[in-house]
Amino acid sequence: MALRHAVLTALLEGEASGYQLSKRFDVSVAGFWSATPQQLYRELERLEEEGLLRARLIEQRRRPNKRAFTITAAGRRQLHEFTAQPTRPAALRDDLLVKVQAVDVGDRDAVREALATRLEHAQGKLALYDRLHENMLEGRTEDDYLRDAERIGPYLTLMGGRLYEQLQIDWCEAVLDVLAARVRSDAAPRNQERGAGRTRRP
Amino acid sequence: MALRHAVLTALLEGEASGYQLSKRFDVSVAGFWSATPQQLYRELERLEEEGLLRARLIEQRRRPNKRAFTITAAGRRQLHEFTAQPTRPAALRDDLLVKVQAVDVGDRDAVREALATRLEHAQGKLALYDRLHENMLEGRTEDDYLRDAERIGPYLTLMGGRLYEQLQIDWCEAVLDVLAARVRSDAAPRNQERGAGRTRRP
DNA sequence: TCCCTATATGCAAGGAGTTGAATAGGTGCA
DNA sequence: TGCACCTATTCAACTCCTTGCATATAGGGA
Repeated sequence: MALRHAVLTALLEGEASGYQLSKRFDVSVAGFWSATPQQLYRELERLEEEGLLRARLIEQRRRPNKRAFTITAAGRRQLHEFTAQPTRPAALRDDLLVKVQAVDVGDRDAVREALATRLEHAQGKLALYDRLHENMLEGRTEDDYLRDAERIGPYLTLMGGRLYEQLQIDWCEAVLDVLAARVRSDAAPRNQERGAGRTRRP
Repeated sequence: MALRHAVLTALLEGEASGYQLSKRFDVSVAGFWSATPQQLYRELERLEEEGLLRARLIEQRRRPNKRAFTITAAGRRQLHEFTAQPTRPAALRDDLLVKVQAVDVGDRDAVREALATRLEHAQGKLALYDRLHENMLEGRTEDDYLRDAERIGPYLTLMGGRLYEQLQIDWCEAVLDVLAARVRSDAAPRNQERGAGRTRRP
């Protein structure tokens, strides 16, 4: 797992400071990588030392000065080599699914609340990705964009991130329905044959 | 991020040795957590020392002896407490999406091959999850199962894992189509208005 | 004045995960 | 017989990640 490649890739979008890069990781990279600011700053230093990035100091008024990083030709070459190396499986670790797996012995109300929170969060991310989508297209059709754009990588990963958030929404809603139906059937055992009929399927 | 909770949860399915637990992590837990055998053995020892698991030695013929672990009441209590704690965001890190984000400067053929490999793998996982699904239902309808089963957590997470693999398939297919169309339009610039029409959307 | 937020960055300690390597008992096949 | 594979487990070194804390400049509000 190489944070360095995610950083190099994020810098393909253009020059950025450590702080700006951190913001990019909250947005365009969030769908497939995550890193703390501490990690990013350290990686930027390393990559600069290795000549894969170039730094320049920008003096600012009203804001602290900043150092902005640009990917070098050597950095691009390393990205090219990276794309030809064997690909690792995705690493996914999600507490929420552990909780759902354990829901039968856990605090069901708390799990439902966690699902509702995740649902809300996913809806926010989906809305953000839709805005990014529109910004990328700038009024063009997807077909036009994919045919004409110089770079399509960010568009393709945005679509992947979008699908992932939509999946989260669908699954959370379905699981909430199931758990609600179980609450009802637990509370009123005689009505077991009602309540399940309107449950969205996970 | 707590591997310990994933282990405790996996042991809700019943007693297991380290090796069997590792197999469970390849199957029923794979959709939302991953861990190496080394990690698992170490965690089992720790959890046993803390009284959250109980171990017994099983002597076998023709196979090495094994130690089998069972979750204790204290372990169940800890799971219950865990379900009531704040939930962390999912941690996802996926080299393939880094590669796709960098595809414009990378080795496009290698990226396509990586996508095809991931697609194949996702299809295999989906087939596995479908078999697990059928085994769980044992001929019952989903509604019957969700209403009557004592434990539904594993079913709900299996459905989440299934959705995730389906998403991977859809996205890989779409991206492969887009990249193939770009290859064609790169090789024959005059045919740009053909080729894009049959592209699956990411 | 203090707190909060934003931009901008850094240090340190500890834990979790990855990688490489290894051991043992057993079966099946060329 | 040696190799490959399966079951079953362990040690060690290193890297990456998480958490806690901190600094500086600036603006706004109670």
